[in-house]
Amino acid sequence: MVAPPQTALELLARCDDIAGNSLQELADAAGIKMAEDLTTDKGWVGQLIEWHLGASAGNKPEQDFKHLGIELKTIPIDRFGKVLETTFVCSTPLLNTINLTWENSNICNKLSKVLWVPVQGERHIELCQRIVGTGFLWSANPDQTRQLKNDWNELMEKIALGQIELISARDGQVVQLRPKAANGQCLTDAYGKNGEVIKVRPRGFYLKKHFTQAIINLQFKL
DNA sequence: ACGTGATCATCA
DNA sequence: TGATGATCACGT
Repeated sequence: MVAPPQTALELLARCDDIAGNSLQELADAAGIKMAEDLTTDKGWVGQLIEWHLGASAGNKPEQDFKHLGIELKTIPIDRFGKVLETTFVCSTPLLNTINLTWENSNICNKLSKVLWVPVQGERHIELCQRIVGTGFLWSANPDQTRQLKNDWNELMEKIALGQIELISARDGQVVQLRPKAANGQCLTDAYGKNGEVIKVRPRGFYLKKHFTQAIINLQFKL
């Protein structure tokens, strides 16, 4: 059990402490059993890092370190620093979205300040051997904010107009909408094309790879 | 079912 | 080979 960090500096110091360690070493230190692979435990790495940094576990739709205004994201990269996966941000609200703005949205709040923790993610490397990189704090610059906001506005307008079924992961320049559920049987309410309520797959907001890749490149001067 | 943590795996 | 759509585990 690691107590929540009191300051951002303390949080970054903990990042430096775990940087360079393998997932095996971090699992041992935490007394957490190594996952064999991620196929049936996809969030295992993220939860291991949460433990070491003192993030409050839970399913609350807020930042991991709310008192610091910081959201934690692990991001899988290969040995060249190439981003290997898109980044899930949060679930997508589908009803009562009319008074929602980018500024008061959950996704904006979560992305206001992110602690990115790179982790080796190449599938040919055994999970226990993968090394944790150096975490760093990031906030969107004005250009990135504009891109995020533009995509969000377009996606949310379609949702409000009952056009959710017309949205694909190809939409959006830097933010995309994709299914986010345990399986295809999960359904939730959304607006249909005539304003009626219909059942659809739950969706989540994801950051496209090229967006997070630019963040990684700038940080590590790639 | 929903929200947290995400990656898997099929197919273009 | 990479992206889209699908899926896994857990707590509530």
